[in-house]
Amino acid sequence: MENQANTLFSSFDSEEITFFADLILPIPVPKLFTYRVPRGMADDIKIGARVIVPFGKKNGRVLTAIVAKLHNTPPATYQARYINELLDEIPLTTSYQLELFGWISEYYMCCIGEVMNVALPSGLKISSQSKVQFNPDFDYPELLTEFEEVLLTELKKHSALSYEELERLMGEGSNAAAIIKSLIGKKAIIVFEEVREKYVPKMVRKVRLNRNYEEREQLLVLLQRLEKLPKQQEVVMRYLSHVPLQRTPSLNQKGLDKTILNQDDELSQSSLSTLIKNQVFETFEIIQPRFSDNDAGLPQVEIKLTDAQRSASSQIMAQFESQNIVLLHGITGSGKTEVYIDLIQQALNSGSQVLYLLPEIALTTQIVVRLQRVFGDTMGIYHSKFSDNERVEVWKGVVSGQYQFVVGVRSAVFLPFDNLGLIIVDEEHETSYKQHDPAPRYHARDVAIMLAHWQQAKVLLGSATPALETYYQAKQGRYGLVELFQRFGEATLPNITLVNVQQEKKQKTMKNEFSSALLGALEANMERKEQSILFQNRRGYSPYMQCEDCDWTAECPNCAVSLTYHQRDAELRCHYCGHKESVPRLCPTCGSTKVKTIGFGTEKLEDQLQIFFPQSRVLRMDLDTTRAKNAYQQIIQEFEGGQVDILVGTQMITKGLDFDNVSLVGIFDADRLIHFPDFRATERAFQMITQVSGRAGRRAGRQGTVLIQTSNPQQPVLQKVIDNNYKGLYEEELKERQDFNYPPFSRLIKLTIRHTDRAISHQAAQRLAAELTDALGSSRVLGPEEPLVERIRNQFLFDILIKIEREKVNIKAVKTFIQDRINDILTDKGLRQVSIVADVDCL
DNA sequence: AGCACGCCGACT
DNA sequence: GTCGGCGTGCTC
Repeated sequence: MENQANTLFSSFDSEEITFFADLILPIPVPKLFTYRVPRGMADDIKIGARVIVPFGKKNGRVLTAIVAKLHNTPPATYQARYINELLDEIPLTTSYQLELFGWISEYYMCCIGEVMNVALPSGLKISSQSKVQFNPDFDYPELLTEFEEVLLTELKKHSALSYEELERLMGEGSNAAAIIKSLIGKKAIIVFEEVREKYVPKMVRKVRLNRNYEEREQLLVLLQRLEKLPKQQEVVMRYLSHVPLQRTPSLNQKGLDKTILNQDDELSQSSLSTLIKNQVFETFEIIQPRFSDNDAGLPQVEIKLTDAQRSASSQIMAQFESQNIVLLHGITGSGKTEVYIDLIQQALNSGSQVLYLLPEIALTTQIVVRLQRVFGDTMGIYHSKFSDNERVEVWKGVVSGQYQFVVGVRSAVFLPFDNLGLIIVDEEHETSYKQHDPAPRYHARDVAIMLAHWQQAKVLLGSATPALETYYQAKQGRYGLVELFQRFGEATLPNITLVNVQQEKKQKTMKNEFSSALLGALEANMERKEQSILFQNRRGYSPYMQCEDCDWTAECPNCAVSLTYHQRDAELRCHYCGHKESVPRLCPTCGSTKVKTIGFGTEKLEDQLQIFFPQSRVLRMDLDTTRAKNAYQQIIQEFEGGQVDILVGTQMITKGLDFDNVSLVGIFDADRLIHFPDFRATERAFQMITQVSGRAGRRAGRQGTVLIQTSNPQQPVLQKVIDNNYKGLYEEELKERQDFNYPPFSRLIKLTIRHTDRAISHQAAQRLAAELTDALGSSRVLGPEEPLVERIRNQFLFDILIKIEREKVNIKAVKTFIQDRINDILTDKGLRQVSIVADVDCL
């Protein structure tokens, strides 16, 4: 009997299939969540579409999720909830992206929801707002306070109100939130979540002539009728001057921006309204793409390659026959961009999509304008300085096919491409391709390589100073290698000279931070009306403030670092947590007046330049001067304009900037770059110094000059910079890396353990390190070790570094093992409040 | 992540 | 005696 019933029911079920969807939710929980698909949604729901789901105990909390899987297996241990709403008929994410999300979460040891969170522009995640409504079933079983009555009366006047609206209606300080709370308790009101898309298309109001007047005779009649109304006639004439519908009548349907017609005076505005009222004109609204205007006026330019560039381009194409990844090693100023453009055009002509990745700072108008001249509005731009609405438009433009080509930063690897033919990673060695703080801690170059792999696209990595790892792959034959060792046009590489600061100090020829050699060169350069760039990789005025009489140094109360003195704002600042305090006039411990600044940053250099060269114009470019939205652009444009003599900056001036008139580069404190306590310090120093030097003498004319101030000119890396000897540096570094089993011979995973109590942090780190050493061996596990800055925001840090060789090890299994050990610790009673972060392929 | 539930200090 | 602190556990 029972059996029969079951069969009956299951056959019944199979006809009315119940659908379930496994969803990616934007939360840091390492799994998918299963929801029921409402019957009416079953036909339309697709993998990759966004849905809205209720989540958590509190009824009303909703999240935007992505459909990862559709099936009909009910979950065994719980009752699945229903999906609320389907947002996309056409999925906004491709199957490639879902595969990519999965790969990233596995490889970089994070949750898939965290990947979704950084991948989707927040405009594609819906926002929900709590709204309050009068409960129609409420029949006053309880007494209400006076305030509650007032609020209820307000609510009855409206269908629903938000907390903010109620607050406003009730008056300032009315404590509406508390009243709402008590009314909820009395069941007098209902709270619900109103969900809406954040993305709002930009609408433009347009006008066009009524259809009747599109014909010539009718139009003449109209104009005649308006003879006596000159103002109205003028408006019509103005419209006709913008829309020549005599020649092309179809133009009328596109209409004209309303603002163009009533630009100047109020009279024409009222005339226009009259004309609209009399149905001569009609108004309508259209969606205006946010990018459409930007490039309208740019003339299309054809790119001509030099022989060297043409040869590089065809070598790359030839290598793509047998390699999926090619490294273009081209010296600074060799004109790699033209080679890229040539390859991009070829890829686009073959009908596939192209992605061009650049580090944030290099993605200025300089490069964008150049590309727009060639590709016009088929090119999308994906930049973190763009608004969310703009990013959603690029996203949708990629889905719709409007943008076959996108130039963008790190996060552009998450765009919904489905037919990539070519990915270019420019300035491939740039560390800003690695995301540091929120998970996923991904490297855009490596993600790009995976993305290309799935879509059978080719990858071109470009750099004047390739990452050691990349060059190694090329040397091993796993990547192709093409070299471009000739500067563009007549230009030659700059002449690099070392300036011995120790010696000048002895001879007393230093003026503050400036050697006489550098001052002389700056002066001569200004006389020639040529521009100079000065590089010091430290912002602020000085990194220390110290008392000469006692040992007191200004320190951050929350972090284990000294405070940096910022003269412009007359304050001491912590560069780790943002703590600020005023500058003490007297030493806080001994009361001495001899409180001095020690060391120098960009601000101090800027200051001293004004003293040495009062006539000169100096600009500073660092984090502090580029906070504002368009600050980069402004500084770069101003410097390009030529009214500025000297640009002082931190590493952000090293990245791909291209100025015609710069012939001198000065580098301060090269020693600090070289002696940074990190196994990559030499490589970094070489890259940084070579890159800044490359800003000099980029156009034919005079050879550029680079002066490097150092206390020890004997350091081998400096000689290699002078000789532009990348290969020498590579050989030497590689030996070191092999001896100590660092990348490219191993993969690194850094675990950072954090807690407000140093003892607990240390205990957790030690236990974790011990367990890992046990399983992996002591040669693979380093630490725990206190990092250089051992306390940040009052959290005590410990690092464990894991080195796993590249060959013959199941790295996936190792990661799983590490994650399991981390989870063990996080479930331990005494240690569970520690935070442990894994950084795979840490830099 | 957010949110609720739950057990211990300073307050009407 | 309560309001609220944040430790703990869960979310389909």
